[in-house]
Amino acid sequence: MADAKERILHAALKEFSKEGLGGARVERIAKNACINKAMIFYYFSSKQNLYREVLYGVMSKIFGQVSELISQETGAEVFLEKMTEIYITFLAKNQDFVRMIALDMIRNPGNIDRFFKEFFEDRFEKGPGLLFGKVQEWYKKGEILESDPLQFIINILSLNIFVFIGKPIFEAIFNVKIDEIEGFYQNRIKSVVNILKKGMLK
Amino acid sequence: MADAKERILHAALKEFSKEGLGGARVERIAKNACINKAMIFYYFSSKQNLYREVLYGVMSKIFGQVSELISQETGAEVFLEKMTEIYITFLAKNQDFVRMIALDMIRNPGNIDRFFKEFFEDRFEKGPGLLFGKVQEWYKKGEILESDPLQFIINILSLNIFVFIGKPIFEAIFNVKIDEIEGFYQNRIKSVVNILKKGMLK
Amino acid sequence: MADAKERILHAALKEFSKEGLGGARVERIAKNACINKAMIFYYFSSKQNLYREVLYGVMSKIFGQVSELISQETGAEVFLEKMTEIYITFLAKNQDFVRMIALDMIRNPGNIDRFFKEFFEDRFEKGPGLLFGKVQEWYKKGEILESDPLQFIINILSLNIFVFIGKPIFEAIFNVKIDEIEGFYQNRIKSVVNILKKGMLK
Amino acid sequence: MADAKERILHAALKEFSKEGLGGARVERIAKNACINKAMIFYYFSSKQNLYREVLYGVMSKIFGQVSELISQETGAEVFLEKMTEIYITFLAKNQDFVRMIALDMIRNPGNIDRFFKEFFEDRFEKGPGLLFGKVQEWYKKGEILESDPLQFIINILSLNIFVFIGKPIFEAIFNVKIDEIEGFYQNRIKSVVNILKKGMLK
DNA sequence: TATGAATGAGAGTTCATTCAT
DNA sequence: TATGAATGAACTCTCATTCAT
Repeated sequence: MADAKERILHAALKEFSKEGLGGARVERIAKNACINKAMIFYYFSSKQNLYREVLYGVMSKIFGQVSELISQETGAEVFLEKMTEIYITFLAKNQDFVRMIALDMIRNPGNIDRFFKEFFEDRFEKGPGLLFGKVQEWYKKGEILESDPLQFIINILSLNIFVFIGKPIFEAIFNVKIDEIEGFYQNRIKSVVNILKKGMLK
Repeated sequence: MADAKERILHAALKEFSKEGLGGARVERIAKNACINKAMIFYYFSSKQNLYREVLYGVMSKIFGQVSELISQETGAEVFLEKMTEIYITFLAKNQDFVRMIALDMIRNPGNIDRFFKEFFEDRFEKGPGLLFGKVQEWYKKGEILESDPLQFIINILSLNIFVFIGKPIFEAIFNVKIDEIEGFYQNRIKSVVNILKKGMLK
Repeated sequence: MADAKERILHAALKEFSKEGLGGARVERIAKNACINKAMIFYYFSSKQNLYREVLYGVMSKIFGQVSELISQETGAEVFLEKMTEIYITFLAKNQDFVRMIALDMIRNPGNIDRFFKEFFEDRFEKGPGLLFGKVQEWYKKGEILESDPLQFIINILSLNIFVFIGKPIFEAIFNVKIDEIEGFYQNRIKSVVNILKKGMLK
Repeated sequence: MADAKERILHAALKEFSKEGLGGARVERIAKNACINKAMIFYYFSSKQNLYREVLYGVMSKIFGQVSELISQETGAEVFLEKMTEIYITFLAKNQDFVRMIALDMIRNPGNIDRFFKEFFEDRFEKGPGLLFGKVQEWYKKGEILESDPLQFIINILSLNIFVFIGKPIFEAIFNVKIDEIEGFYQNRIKSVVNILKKGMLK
């Protein structure tokens, strides 16, 4: 069994990613972490702060992924392929991450921005800035059709992420359990790569 | 000024779509509706129930839109165009709806299914079922590339909906305020229609 | 259908005699009286006051009975017989009265005294005082064994009244429904008269 | 000073036996128990439940008394003597018990029955059943006059219990404070034993 | 580190009462 | 008289947080 702090963080992620900050209960987190409630305050001093630590951990892991990818020198096609493959695979295994961030975006839209500023600090051009530049370059080179980098990125992220949030809708419409469909996420990757390439590359 | 019940529903949507059921405060709803807190219980008997009524109202409006569209006899191309146009326009004006449902899907994934069963009752084949059939038909006729109706629908909905949820991410990356960008949603519609047609039609 | 005020009093007795002043709900009284809640305040100005009116009505009816009996010139034996007959018959038909007063005695032991003072005013010697005197007289004449008028009265009232309060105990012990036992209260009268005469007369 | 849980139970008995469930105030109980209001919920989870625990405690103590007495092999005479002595002495010291049960019988007549079923479980014949049998036996043996065990028991309990409920009436009639009368309950025992023996034994 | 008990600030809910019509 | 809507105070209950050990 992992050490106490680790167990708390794990239980907290489960709780926050389902209930949000307001709906989460310290008591429940403690119980699921098999620990006395007071220990949570001993380690993290407040619920707020525990939330922050969980959130930042999740964001670091999620945005760290892209960060790395962006820094590689690749063409648009390879980027789309890799991006989709990496993301969907990663998020499928960490669906709590998506929910945690989705909830936080709704409750506190400014958090992401704040996180970006802290996370990339003065090396903004190594993250978002770099991406922005690349997309423009690809367009100039004639690799991609979409002239607007903003729409370009929205398209990619939408196709990569929304499936994890909208699952209940799809499951209701098609009367299936998505995570029980054999090879679903492999198919998802194919479908997304396909539409992205056909739809956005020249 | 609208009557009290209406004002409550309006304020409640604002509150729930930002805070979720657990985080919402009855007091705040009352204040924003300019009524006495007790009136909320007079009309809706509990916070839970108020939530339910708001949620079902929102779902009816959102899913009612498609419901109508699906029942029209159109080819795949027109469907993609209309669907995108209608949805993005509608959701841009009712962004609280998206947030409300997104929050609810995370907290209570079973709700959507329950709603569908109540909403479409025994006329399931006029809603989801009909859609499912149409997609298959389009594929058989060779109108579309994507053979899997599930992926087909996920692609459409992702591109239509996620922009409203992921806004903070895009705003952080590009350092813009999306709702202040002149003609943004018109561009979004164009971009989505474009990628959908190029990426999924034959 | 009786007029509104009457209906309210009737419904209030039912409510108060089951729930007491604190537990009674104005709303419920109104509903059972088939009347708008506000009318109760129109007629009785407050819940407290309605309670008072009901209580005093009940007490007048109950204590009025004895009052009359006492003023008759009878020996001890006839007194015991009449008293028991009158009381048990009357209370069996008005069991709410007993409950109402029992609840009130527990909640507010001083009420009875206050009522007595108002009810008998300066003619105390026509009520309690008279009774007291008679018992002493009977004892002097050698009609009764019990020398203490207090115990004498407690015995009588206990045997006449408690059956209506303790019903649930008896029903649980004997697994019966007392009010459904054919001729129960007639038997009760016989049993009480018997024990009183054998036990307290010379 | 007793521990918190004990103090709560004690204060709760005081409160409930005066106000009933509906009229009782958690705040008052807390204050009288010298603890924080929240502790009541910490230990008992709800006012309802606290009430239940108090009630069942009281019932156990009250009915436990008889339970023991009944199981002893005695004739009718000794039974009447012991019963009266034990009960009046016990109840005089625990007048809250009587009030608590009296209030509950009025509010919720079914509780006693439920309690009996739980308390005596499958050993019903060791409690009520046993008593019933004994009374019948005494009658057959010619020890008692009253042929109906139901009336027999009602007579005993009425004379033993009602004095504690009807106190305000007696105090009003005789203008005394019963608990301040020197030796009152000893006299009461004598009076009751006397009337029971003369009135019901052969 | 770890725990059970304790606290205080509110949260949702109820309810007697009043108001406008 | 009669009604539905409105109000404010009070009530039960919850929860993050702290304390004593």
